[in-house]
Amino acid sequence: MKLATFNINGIKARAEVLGRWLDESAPDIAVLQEIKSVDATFPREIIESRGYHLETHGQKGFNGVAILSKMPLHDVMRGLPGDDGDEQARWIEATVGDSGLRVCGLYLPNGNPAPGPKFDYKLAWMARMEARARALLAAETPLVFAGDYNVIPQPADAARPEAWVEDALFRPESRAALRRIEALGLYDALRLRHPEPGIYSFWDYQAGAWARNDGIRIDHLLLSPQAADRLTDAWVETAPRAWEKPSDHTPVWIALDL
DNA sequence: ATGGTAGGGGGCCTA
Repeated sequence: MKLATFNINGIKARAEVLGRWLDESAPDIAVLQEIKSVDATFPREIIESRGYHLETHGQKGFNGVAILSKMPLHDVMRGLPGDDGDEQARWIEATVGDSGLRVCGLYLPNGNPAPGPKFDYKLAWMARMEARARALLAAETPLVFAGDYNVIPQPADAARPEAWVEDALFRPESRAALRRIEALGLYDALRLRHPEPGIYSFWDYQAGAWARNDGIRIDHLLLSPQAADRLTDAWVETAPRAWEKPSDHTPVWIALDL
């Protein structure tokens, strides 16, 4: 079973890319971020016409996440617990078919500029995610936390780490918060399979970042022990970043023996 | 140091 995370940067602008990607790469499950659409106007036919079940959690203009799956999705939860006043659509969970696999799709706040209120929101959001992960892990079941984390874990995850030292994606507070989440007992799937540096999932549209391979790795799949035991492969699919009218992110994948 | 690009939505804001 293949599962991918893909920040598509706008579902409407990316209809062609998304359709091509579903046809060619055929994920069994995918989580999408930055759909930038309310649920009522989400172009569901792109996904449903290809035989997928679909659950969305959108908002107007910004953010927004979705889960699609060839198997039915149930027990869907929208929104990250811990702050009833938070109106940003950045979290969705569902259980897949009768596999028992719980998939959490997340779009972690960017947090720039740092310091500032947006950075405070990022760190508070990460504390809420830690609490949610702790609660889910207590059941000792297969869990996947997949999405755009907006955190560069290590210097090896950036082509030019020195350019990011003041950035919310690489500041010590952000990296420490990610380490706290992992320290609950989660595994970075890509790093279980690929310890080597130079693997990226995002290249800025600006300044020819893709052409110069000036990338960062910020799209991650964290696995519970019960999911990590089933991991057979993990990889980044770079090809869609070179397609016409691409997202600035590219898909990151895992294969699970489920 | 700045501005470089992109999406959504019809104003700048977010990234």
